[in-house]
Amino acid sequence: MPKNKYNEIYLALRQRIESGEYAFQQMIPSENTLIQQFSCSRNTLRRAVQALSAEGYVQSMQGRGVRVIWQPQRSSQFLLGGVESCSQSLPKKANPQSTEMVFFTKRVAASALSPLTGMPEGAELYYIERLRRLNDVPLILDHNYFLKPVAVGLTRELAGQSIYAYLEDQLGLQIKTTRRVITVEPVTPEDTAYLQMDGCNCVAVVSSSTYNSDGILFEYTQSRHSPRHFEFHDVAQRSRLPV
Amino acid sequence: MPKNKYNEIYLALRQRIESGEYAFQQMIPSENTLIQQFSCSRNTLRRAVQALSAEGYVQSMQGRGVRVIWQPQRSSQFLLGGVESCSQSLPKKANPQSTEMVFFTKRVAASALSPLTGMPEGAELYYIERLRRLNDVPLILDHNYFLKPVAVGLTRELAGQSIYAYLEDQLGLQIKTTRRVITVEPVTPEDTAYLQMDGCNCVAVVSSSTYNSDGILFEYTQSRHSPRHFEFHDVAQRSRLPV
DNA sequence: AGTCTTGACTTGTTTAAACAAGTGTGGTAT
DNA sequence: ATACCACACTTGTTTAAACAAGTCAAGACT
Repeated sequence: MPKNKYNEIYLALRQRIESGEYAFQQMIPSENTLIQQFSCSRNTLRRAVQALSAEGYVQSMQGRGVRVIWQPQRSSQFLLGGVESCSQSLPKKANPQSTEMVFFTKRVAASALSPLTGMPEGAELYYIERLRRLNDVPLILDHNYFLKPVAVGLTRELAGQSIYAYLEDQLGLQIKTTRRVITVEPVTPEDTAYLQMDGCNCVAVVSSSTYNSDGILFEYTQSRHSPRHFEFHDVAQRSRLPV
Repeated sequence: MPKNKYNEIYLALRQRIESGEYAFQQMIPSENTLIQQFSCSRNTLRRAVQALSAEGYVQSMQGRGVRVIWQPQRSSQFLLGGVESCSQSLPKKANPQSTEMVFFTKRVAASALSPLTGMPEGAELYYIERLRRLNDVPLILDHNYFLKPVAVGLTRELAGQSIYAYLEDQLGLQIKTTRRVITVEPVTPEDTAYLQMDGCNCVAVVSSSTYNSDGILFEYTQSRHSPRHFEFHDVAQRSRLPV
């Protein structure tokens, strides 16, 4: 059923790491061994291993092998109820969560809005505000701007569910690249009204611009997070030498 | 001088995008065209393009081509003096900045410290606290833990300069993977004493774990950022299908 | 006019092979 | 014993080729 061989191998190896079969600091089998196991070419295997490496599961060492550097449940100290509001991957469905619609309207990308969202001036937009709860705790206030011609037929009712489910499953829209900027900003009266602030006067803000498979910027979202429950994960590789 | 062909091609293409030769939303030349230009194989070219794609410069579309989705100076609104304290790449040297040593000592990773840093219990560490200024504004309070056996010979004086310059240039240490978690935390009295808080009672915290080329976790750093000057960039690709 | 097919073009996946370069071991010569 | 070297093994880079799959336009057909 799965399409790509390298993706299958990637998932199989990742599973072995997460299950502990390949333990932290241990070496995984050599390329030649794995090539025989998976009956694939060296290139295909290396592609799978590179994906693991890019996500911080392993680290390869020329002449020596590939070492596992992933370990289960780090940073349990900060996790409150397993939030993981935004991981380094694109948004995925989570836990006992609910969404409340706050606002739904149509706008035009004005001159003031255009540089913020990066959308062309005068473009027609859907503007949506939603409050996201986890375990009944109001944690995230989302401000979404969707390009109307791309997100055609989006209604208040549909937006009350998962917007992405509609865009991907119904419209067949493919999401490819998301660019995000994380900042910390002072609370607004609206933040205070909706979010559980725990005495903080700042929110964590994730501003993300998303491109579809046509290379068109079709969404700009500002997610304002309750600070005490915000956590963002990231892995960086030094793959290339600096300029 | 540069080692890798794919890295050279990557840099050349990136330069063309940043200079505007390949403009936003434009298609870059096809693989065949670029293969002739760079006298390389298709694989090598594709590797360079994939690096560009992973960093949000381009987006490829099967059957159609590769489109530029990078545009100059986004989010100038938030940038105050071009901070870019942490980009998605590993730390690079920046602007008119200075570092002040606050604290330098040796510690042992106690039972309380070990789970925080992820270092083995009982390991000998250097503990360093430093204040980083940009344009004389105190913006970042760094708490560094270095594994002593790896960062041998680190002194208070060396740490006053760039620690990474010492580790990489003097010790020949190679940094490969950094895992980061971003959170927002209430200020401590120490934060207030050192950082310009602009009336906020929270700081942005970047907790990073760094592995050297042996796959050893040799550094744990908690950087506490003045909230109004914090900005973190990230690009995510939907390369593989979800499980 | 409108629809369909063909073919040239694009990027995506997989295999194969060769060489380069780093690591470690074991044997040999000193 | 020590130093050195050769060899087997590892990952890293580059080329080549074939096929799959998506796109688009020109031309043929209705």
